[in-house]
Amino acid sequence: MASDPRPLSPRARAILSAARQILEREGAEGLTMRRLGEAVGIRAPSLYKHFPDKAAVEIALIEDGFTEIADRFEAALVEGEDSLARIAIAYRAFAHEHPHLYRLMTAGPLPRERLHPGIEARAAAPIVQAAGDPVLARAAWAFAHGMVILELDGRFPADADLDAAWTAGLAAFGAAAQPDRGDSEAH
Amino acid sequence: MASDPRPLSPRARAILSAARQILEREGAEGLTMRRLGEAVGIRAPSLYKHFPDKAAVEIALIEDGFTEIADRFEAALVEGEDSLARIAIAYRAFAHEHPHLYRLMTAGPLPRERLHPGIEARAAAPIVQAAGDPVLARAAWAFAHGMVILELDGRFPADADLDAAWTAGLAAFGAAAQPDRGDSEAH
DNA sequence: GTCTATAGTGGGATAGAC
DNA sequence: GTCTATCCCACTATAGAC
Repeated sequence: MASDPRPLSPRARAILSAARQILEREGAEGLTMRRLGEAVGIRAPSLYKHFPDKAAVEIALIEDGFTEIADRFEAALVEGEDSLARIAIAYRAFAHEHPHLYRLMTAGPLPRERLHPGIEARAAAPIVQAAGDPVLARAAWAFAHGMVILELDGRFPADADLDAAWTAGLAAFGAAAQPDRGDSEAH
Repeated sequence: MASDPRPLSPRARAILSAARQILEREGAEGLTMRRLGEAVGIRAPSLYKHFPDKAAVEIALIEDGFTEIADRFEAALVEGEDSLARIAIAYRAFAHEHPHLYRLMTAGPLPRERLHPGIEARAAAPIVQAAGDPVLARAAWAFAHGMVILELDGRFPADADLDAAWTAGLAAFGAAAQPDRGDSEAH
């Protein structure tokens, strides 16, 4: 069920691993080709033997992120268990555990033409299934993303009860959700 | 009711006006001190006679944006007229009319220590009043921001019916909202 | 309040030797 | 696959003359 690891040389994997560490620790601005080379023990120009450009490194990180979050969503999808709320909890947890990766995954346009096909769709599918309707799924996603990004950016008042805001939003969407039973064909 | 214009020299106002044009046309990355000087007809270093640093220019733009959106929110707040939906429509319209300004206003942490006091609160107040509850207001804001930013970034599928997603979300929140009648003291 | 000159920093990426 | 050397770019900001 988990997607197959992309065919990368061991060296490329090591570079990605170092890139992930830099990203998680310092954020996207900290991830430069010079810093990355230093972390992996080679000079920056040598990185270009393994990745065509910096965007390729970032895209690989994004793809790993989508795969990881899709795994969590699929685990949260339990028959008759208010899956939408369970997915929202998983969503929030992922974002808080990997804030800089989450930002990289969601900030600005997705370079879809360079992503492997299906990776994005796999992460989206459980949300649609839990909501029972693509339209409601989009609204719920917007709510979750808005909450997460405003939380991460410190936009809410310092004394705001964010658990309560999540609960209020999930109650509103949960009342509208009619989860797909899985016994009908997707269209 | 509209807040008083900050006391700025005419030159500073002209610089801000040029900065706003550059921002709206090219986005935040396009707004550099060189470009700004060029647009206003002076060299970049001369700008520092009018603003202490680049952040001061951006902050002034952000404050103008908050004032403008607060004006719209206050106009949307009509007794017994589903104000929450009216505010959401105003919110979405502002963001679509000024996408780069909206991004500047909402991307990353707010430099609150450099904002004039009350500017942010004035924009937030109508949302709280329309929702009737700060907790629900925060959830509704997160939904609106999430919708807007995902829309602006082209994150939804190309064929997604976003009007429908807005309607679905607003219906969910509208059902929960109990607008403040204004006849009780704020606490 | 404007200018010129420039410091200081950092970035992505390429060429060509080994 | 790694290196050195380097290009070229762009930015914010300051110093000091006028």
